[in-house]
Amino acid sequence: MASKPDRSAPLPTEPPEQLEQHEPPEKQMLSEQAHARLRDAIMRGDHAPGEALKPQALAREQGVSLAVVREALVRLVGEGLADRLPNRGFAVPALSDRRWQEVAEARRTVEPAVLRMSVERGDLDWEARVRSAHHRLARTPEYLPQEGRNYSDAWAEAHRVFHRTLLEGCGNPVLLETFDRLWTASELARRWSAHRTPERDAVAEHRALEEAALARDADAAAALLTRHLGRTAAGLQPDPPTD
Amino acid sequence: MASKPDRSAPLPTEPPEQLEQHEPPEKQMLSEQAHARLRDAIMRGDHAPGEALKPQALAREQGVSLAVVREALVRLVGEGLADRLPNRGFAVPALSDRRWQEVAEARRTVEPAVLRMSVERGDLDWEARVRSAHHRLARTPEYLPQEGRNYSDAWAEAHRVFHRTLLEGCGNPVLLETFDRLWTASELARRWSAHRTPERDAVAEHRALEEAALARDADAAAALLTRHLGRTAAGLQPDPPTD
DNA sequence: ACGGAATCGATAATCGATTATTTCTTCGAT
DNA sequence: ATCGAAGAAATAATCGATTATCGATTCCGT
Repeated sequence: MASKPDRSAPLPTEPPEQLEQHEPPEKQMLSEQAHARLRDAIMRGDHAPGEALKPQALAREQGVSLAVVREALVRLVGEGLADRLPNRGFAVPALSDRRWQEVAEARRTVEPAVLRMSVERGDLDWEARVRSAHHRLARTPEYLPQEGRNYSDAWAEAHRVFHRTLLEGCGNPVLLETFDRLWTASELARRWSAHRTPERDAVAEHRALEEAALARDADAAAALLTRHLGRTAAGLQPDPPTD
Repeated sequence: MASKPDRSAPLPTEPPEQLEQHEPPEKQMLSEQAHARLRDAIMRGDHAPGEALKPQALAREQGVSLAVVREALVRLVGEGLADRLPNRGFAVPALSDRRWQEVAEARRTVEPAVLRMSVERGDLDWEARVRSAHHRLARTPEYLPQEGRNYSDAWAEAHRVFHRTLLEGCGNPVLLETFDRLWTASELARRWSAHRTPERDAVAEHRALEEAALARDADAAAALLTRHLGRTAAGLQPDPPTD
């Protein structure tokens, strides 16, 4: 066969990145790339909830074989980013408002406790990273001027990094993994939920969180985070006792 | 093919078994069965930590193709029951004592908070299930007479069900999923850790947990669970500053 | 016409084989 | 004899094709 496995890259919209001389980080497996791309597409909302994720179509789009896409989909299912219906394939999870509430509650249950640990244990390097992450978050525009309808990808990422960095002082990878999982579920649910943002001052809340954390006030930080998460979820609750 | 799906005698090769409603257990996909079998094998300790899980060997053993075993392995990786080394295959996770501590700490961080919610919210059905689970746990022999070296499978399962049932009153599937994940990691780590059980009265601790939960004493239950989990982890701590 | 069985097309699941990478072995130069 | 490079064997990753299953459509008996 051709010694160059160069398949015509179907990505003409990729010029913003500098071309590297050689690609040591490109040693990734195809299934890894496919997984990352599918993950981003789902998180970005490219596919509607409940929409079928057909291996054949995806394989053709990405220029890879069925096995590769299938492995990516299996992984996505494990991460909660896809549903699997036995003998009926994969689909974008159709998340109910109920589910969104459950994820939000789980975050309120877990994250304040982890933040408390983090504030008590974090070292100087952690402090520096908290400052860095907050600075980046504060300086990133929340909404993209042209898009407007949703958060910008850059802000969403800065937001995630800030919240994660706050917790990273705990030094426990298992807890951070739990956070990652909950955050992913939360972001996916939020993207499709009919939530009206209740005119909140997220900027001030984040700044207060940063200050409490760096002041080593674990109780205050945990309380602030609890309220922060509560307000996020409150934007959805129309009729609590409807069940 | 030739089989007529009429109601008279669809399956002449079926021995005179008792009439089952239908056979949904056999409708499983091969990858599902392979996943379950591999999972059990790893949790049972059939493979040593760090041992390579070779798709070819496993496929031959189970009489299925590579794709099936591969899918099972990918899923296991997502559940933390296998490690993946890029281009070097899969392996049983080699868990350090450090990791075991991290999992134990994560449980101490998460589970008491969930138990508190559960005690506050659990309904009558939950109460009944707690009693049932505790009864089963209390009446199941912890060690198998002939085996002796480890917990019996029946006790391990009853133990898991008891702890899970305690938390199920919270009514939040996301939190229960988190528990499941932590429990699995905990059990796997415990199986291979050089832990000496520090002569504890687990039976009494479980009974106290049951009583506090059914008495709706959330604070007491959470405190008991924290100590319960702390004692489990304490059996390992020989040298904290060994790093 | 209506209800249900048989058929057809689409797609999920599985398989056998090919390609690429790593690891082990061996050979050669210092 | 040792270190290192070339080659061989093993196995991971990927592919193309086959089989099984689901859903919709068509066809037939009442």
